[in-house]
Amino acid sequence: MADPDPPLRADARRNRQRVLQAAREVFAESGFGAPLDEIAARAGVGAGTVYRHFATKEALFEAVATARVADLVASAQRLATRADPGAAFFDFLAQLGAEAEAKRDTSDAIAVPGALRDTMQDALSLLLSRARQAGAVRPEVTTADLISIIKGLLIAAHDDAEPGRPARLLTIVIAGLRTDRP
Amino acid sequence: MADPDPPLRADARRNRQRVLQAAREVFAESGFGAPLDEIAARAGVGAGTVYRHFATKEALFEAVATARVADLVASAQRLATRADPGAAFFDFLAQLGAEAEAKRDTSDAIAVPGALRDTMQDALSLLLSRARQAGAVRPEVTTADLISIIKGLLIAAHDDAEPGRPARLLTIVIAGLRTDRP
DNA sequence: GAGAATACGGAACGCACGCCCCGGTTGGCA
DNA sequence: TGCCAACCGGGGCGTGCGTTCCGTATTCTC
Repeated sequence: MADPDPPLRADARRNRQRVLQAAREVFAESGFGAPLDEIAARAGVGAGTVYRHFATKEALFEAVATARVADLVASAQRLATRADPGAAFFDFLAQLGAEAEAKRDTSDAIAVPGALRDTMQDALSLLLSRARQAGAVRPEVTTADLISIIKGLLIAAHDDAEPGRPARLLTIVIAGLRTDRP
Repeated sequence: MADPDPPLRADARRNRQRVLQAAREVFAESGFGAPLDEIAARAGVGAGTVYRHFATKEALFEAVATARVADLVASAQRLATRADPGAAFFDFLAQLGAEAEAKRDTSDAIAVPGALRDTMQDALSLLLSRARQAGAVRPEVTTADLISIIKGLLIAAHDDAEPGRPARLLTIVIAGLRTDRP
């Protein structure tokens, strides 16, 4: 069999990095809907070059999102070992909120289909079920509910640019998820 | 000056109603993003005919949304006279949730710019401030926050088709808006 | 019932975007 | 240094959509 992984030429390697960097920036600013030409332009490259390195726009986004989601998952798994499951769960939500405040594509990133999304769901599921067992979260909330809420929250947080809003919305959602204390 | 408002021909009047009805249905099913051709097809009419009656797709949506938003506003104003401001506020949210569960374009409808949106904001503002003064809602929530939350909620509720989710999400949001009871 | 005003329909246009192609260029190796 | 494969750029294609145009059909008026 032939060499399965011939090394890239120097300019190709360089352009690949430029495209990835530009994609990170543009997606973060404008979300997944940003035109691919803009990414190519910011990278100082033609659209064809982008497609040489990434088969599709979605594949490019995946490459960008993967690293970030992996970080989030790692953080979630670390938090899941904490002594206080309720605090761990809500801390993770806060972290997600902070990430979303800076980057417009977070809501798309956690929704990218694939193994990473499943891992993310598993991690969320674990945090949620531990918090639920500890009595910190109202019992009827499912993981799917949680993901919907998170997406809604991330979208709402970007509605307009008023500072402080993401934090307030997060407070409200956290309070809403908490067990009722009659 | 000439007659400023010549009466429509019979077929024109008929088609106008058909277009409006088709638009109501299609927008409710598929949201504002639905192609205009589909509305024309369902009305049994050419696309040109739609444009004879409504200058733009947005104008058509406005015509459809106006009636519904006006109903919501009227309901909000009626609720605002209730004895229990907290219940009035949360009842209105529930009504909005019910509307959104049936129609996919609710989140777009309440965002249509114009006098009606301002009226809607005023009505919401009144409900919210009365509920806040009664101590039923956490004090730091602004009207703009509320609108963002509603939009996020309406979008999230349609994320997938699982029944019961809209109601659960609404419960969570309502609980989150409620004053803390330490 | 005939003529004129009005309305109809759907083909055509413009635009934005994802994606592909190919003539020209560049980098690595002998 | 010279050659060739790898790579580049950006113009071009296909698609989906909002919008417009114009030849034809329908309605109103007398």
